[in-house]
Amino acid sequence: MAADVDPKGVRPAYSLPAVTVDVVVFMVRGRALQVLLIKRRSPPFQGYWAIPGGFVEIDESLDEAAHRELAEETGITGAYLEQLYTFGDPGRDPRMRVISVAYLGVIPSDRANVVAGDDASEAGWFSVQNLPPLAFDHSRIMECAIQHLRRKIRYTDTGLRLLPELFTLSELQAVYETVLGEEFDKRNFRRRIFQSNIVEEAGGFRTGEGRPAKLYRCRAGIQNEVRVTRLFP
Amino acid sequence: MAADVDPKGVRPAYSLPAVTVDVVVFMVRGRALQVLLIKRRSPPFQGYWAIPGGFVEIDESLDEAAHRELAEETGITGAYLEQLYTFGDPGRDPRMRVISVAYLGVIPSDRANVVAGDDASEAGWFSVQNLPPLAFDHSRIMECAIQHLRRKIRYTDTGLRLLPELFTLSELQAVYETVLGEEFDKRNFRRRIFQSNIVEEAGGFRTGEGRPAKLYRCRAGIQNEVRVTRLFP
DNA sequence: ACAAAAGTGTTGAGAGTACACCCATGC
DNA sequence: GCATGGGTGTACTCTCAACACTTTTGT
Repeated sequence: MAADVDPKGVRPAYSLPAVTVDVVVFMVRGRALQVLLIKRRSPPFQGYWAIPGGFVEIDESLDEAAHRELAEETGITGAYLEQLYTFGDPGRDPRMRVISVAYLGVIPSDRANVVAGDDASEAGWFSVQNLPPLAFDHSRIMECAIQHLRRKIRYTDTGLRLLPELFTLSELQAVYETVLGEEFDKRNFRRRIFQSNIVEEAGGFRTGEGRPAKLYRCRAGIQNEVRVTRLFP
Repeated sequence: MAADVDPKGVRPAYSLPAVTVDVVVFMVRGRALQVLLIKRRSPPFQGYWAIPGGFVEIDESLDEAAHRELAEETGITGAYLEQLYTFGDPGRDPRMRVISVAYLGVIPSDRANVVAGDDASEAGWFSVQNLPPLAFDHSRIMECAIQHLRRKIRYTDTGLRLLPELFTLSELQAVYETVLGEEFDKRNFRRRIFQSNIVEEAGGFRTGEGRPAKLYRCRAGIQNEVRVTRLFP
C-alpha cells in the first residue's frame, strides 16, 4: 500500500532508508560483452569499482533518476533502461540503510564513449569475463543483471538495441553469440530473425573485406515481447 | 551504486522518500481468480479498497517486510511471495513521496482465511473480473500483477502453489484455465504436465461424483523455471 | 442402469536442427 | 585470380494440436 503517516506524528528521519538507483549498462564490442563501471573516489570502498548510480531526488521518478545518474557519472545518454530488481537488505551499505532500485541498460557500441563525472574518478568498460572486485553487494547485482540480459535477449528484441541503427545480419549474429556465449548456424539464425519479423532491409550495403552485406534496421513498432513458447502456448 | 553520504552532511529528512511494500496475493476459488484487498480506515482514500502493505522497517529486509505486512493486515502467513516491480513516481501518494516495492503472491485456497488487522477495517477476497475502485495507483499495480501472474504460470510451477499439498489433475487444469481464461484439451494438458515432470503421484484418491481421481503432489526439488522455449532455444 | 467425472493414443502439421556450396567484392 | 565474408535450400526429427471413447464410481 502507499504510506500511512505514523499516527504519533511524522516518521522520524532516522527510521527512513535512503533510496538509490544502480544502473548496469551493457555493450558489445568486438567479441566481448562489456559493462560500465566507475571507480569510487570516497569511502567506503574508496578506489573500488562500482556500478554507476546514486540517490533518487525527491521530485524525480525512478526512471529519471536512473538516466540522470548514468549521465552524471559516465556521460552516457540515451541508453535503453529498464527496471531490474530492488535490493534492500539491511547491511548492504555499512553506513546506513540503503534500498537500491537496480536498472538494466543496453547501448550500441557507437554511443559508448564515457566521460567520468563528479562522483567518480574514472569510468570505464569491463569485459564481464574479467571483472574487478566490486564495491558493496554489486557483484550480486551484476550477476543478476547478466542473467537477466541473457534471458531477455532470447525472447525479446534486446539484441537490436545493442547495435547501431543500421547493421548487417552477421553483426546481429555476433551480438547474440557474444551475449549468450554460444554459436549459431548462419542459415538457421537468419531464418529465425526473418520469421520473427523484427528487422527490415534498410536498402544499403556495408562494404569491407569480401562480399558487401545488406544493411538492416529494426522494424518500426517492434514491442518488447518477440516471442515466448511456454508450458501452455 | 549504494549511497554516498552528501558531502555537506547527512541528507536532511525532508528529502528522503518513504519506502513501503505492497503485496498482491492471488488465490483460485471455484472458477474465479481472486485477489486480497483491505479497506482503508484512514485518509486519504478512506473507505477505499487497497492492496495490503506498509512501511519497511529500518532493520528488516524487503521480503520480511512483505510477509510481515501481509500477516499484520490480513492474517495470511506462509504465502509464496516474490518481488514484482518498484513503483516510485512522485505524486502517487498525495501526502509525501512514497516508493513502493510491489510483491506478487499466491496461496492455496485452503489457507486463504483472512483476519482484518490494525490498519484495515476489513480484508477480503475479490474476483479480478470485478474489482472495486482502488486507492492510490493500486489499479496500475494490480494490472501489472495480473499480467505477471499470467505470464509466470505459463512457464513456471506457480500453478502448483495455488493448490493444496494434494490435488487432482482436473483441479490443476482448472487452476490454469481460471488464471489464463482459456480452456485446454485434457489429454494434451496431462501430457504436458507429465513431460515437465513437476508432479508425482501421492498414492491416494479423491472421491466424489463419478470415478475417483488420483491425487498428486508437487515433486520435491522443483525450482521455479520449468521451461521456456525462446527465440534461440 | 445411468449419470458423472477420470483416464487414455493416434495422426497430421509445423518448427527446430543439421548440414555444404556458390556469390560478390577488394586487392 | 584469389582471399574474404555474404548469402542460400533441403531432409530429418521432434513437438504441438486436434480429436472420442472406455473406465470407475455413487445413486
